[in-house]
Amino acid sequence: MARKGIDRQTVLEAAVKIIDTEGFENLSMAALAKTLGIKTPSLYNHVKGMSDLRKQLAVYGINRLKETMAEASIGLSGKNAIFSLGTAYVSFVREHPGLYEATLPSASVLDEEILHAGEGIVNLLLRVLQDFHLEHEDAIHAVRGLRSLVHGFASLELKNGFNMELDVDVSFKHLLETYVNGIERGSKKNK
Amino acid sequence: MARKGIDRQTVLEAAVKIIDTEGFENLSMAALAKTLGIKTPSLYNHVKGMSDLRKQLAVYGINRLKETMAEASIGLSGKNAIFSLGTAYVSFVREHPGLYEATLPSASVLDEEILHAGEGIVNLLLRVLQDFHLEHEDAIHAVRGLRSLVHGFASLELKNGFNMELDVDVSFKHLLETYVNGIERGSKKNK
DNA sequence: TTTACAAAACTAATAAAATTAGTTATTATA
DNA sequence: TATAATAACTAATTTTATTAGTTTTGTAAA
Repeated sequence: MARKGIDRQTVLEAAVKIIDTEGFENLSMAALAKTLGIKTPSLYNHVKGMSDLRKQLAVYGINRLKETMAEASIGLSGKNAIFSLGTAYVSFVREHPGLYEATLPSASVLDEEILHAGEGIVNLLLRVLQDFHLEHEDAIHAVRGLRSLVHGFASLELKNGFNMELDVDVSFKHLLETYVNGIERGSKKNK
Repeated sequence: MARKGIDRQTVLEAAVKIIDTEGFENLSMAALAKTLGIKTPSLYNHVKGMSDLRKQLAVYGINRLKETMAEASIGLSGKNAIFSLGTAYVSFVREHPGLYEATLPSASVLDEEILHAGEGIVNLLLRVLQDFHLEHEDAIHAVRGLRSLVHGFASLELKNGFNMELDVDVSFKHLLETYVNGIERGSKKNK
C-alpha cells in the first residue's frame, strides 16, 4: 500500500460525517476528497464513482440500522421489544439523518446488495413478532405495518413535517401503542 | 410576450412529466429545456434556477396531493373518509412517484411556502377526524399517526421496500384498519 | 399602420463537478 | 536491494448550472 492510511472504510466514514452534518445532497467527490486530504481523482482508487459510493453508503447504513435495532431488542420480547426497537430506529434517524437518507435510494437504483441488506431488517422484525403467534400472512402484514409506521414517522420528522405544538415523542409512543395493541388484539382473536 | 406559449405552468408540467417518468434525480435544466424545445438559459425567464424549480415542484405537488385527498373525502365521514383518503394518497404516489418525491425536500431547504402548503393537508385531516370526537391533543397525535403511516407505506412501496410475496393493497388495508380501529377505541374510552 | 416597449428567446462565456487517461511515487515483500 | 502493486498525482474532457449581454417578437399605444 502507498502513502496514507486511507481505505474503503475510511472513505465511507468520511462520507458519513459529511452527509450527517452537511446533508445528503451536499456529498460530492470534491468535498469528500478535501476532507480526506487528497485530490478528487485519487478517490477512484477506493470507490468506483459517485453512484458506487452512494450504493455502499446505503448498504452500510442499512446494516448499521439493523445492528442498532438488534441491540435494542436484546433481552426483550413481544411488545417491549417492539417499543425498544422502534425507539432505537427513531433515535438512529435523528443521529444520522444523512446516513438514513442514504439507505433510501430511488427506485431506479434497485440494487441486489441493498435489497439483501433490507431483508435483514425484515427478518429481525419477524423474529421479534414471533411472540405474537401470528399466522404467516398476518406476520408479513404486521412487519410491513411496523416498517411503514416507523419509517414514516422518522422520515416526516426528519423533513420537518411536524410543527412544535406537541411533543413528538409522545406522538410516536401513541402511534406505536395504538398499532401494536391492534396487532395483539388481532392475534388473540385468532386463537 | 414572445414566441412560444411557454410560461411557469408549462415549465412545471414538463418538469413533472420528466420526474414521473425518468425519476426525480434525473431532472436537469438541460433535459427540461430540451423537452420544451428551447435552450437552457431561456428557462431562467420562467424559474430562478434549479433550486427554485424544485421548490415550486414541492408546493405544486403538495397542493395537488391535497386536492386529491380532499376530492376523495367528499361526501364521506369518519372511518370511510379516512379509508378513501388514504387509498387516494397511495394511488397518487403510484401515479406520480417523481412529483411525490419532490414534495419531500431535505430539511435544509425548509421553505415557508412549502411548510404552509403542508399545513393544508394537516387541516384537511383534522376536519375529517372531527367525527371521532377526539380531544385536541389526541387529534394532533392522530393526524401525525395517520400521516406517518400513509407516507411510510407509500414511500417504502415506492422504494421497492416490499417483496412480492403478498398483495400490498391488503397490507395497506390491514395497517390502516388496525390503526383507525385503535383511534376509535381510544375515542370511545374518553367519552 | 407604425412605433416603441417588454418579454422571452438566443449566443457566448464561466465555474464547478465527475470522470478518464496516463504518470509518478511509495511501500511491502521477494 | 530490487520489483511489483498500490495509491497518490497532473492533465484533460464532459456535463451541468448559471450569468451577461444581445436579438427577436408580440402587444399595445400613438
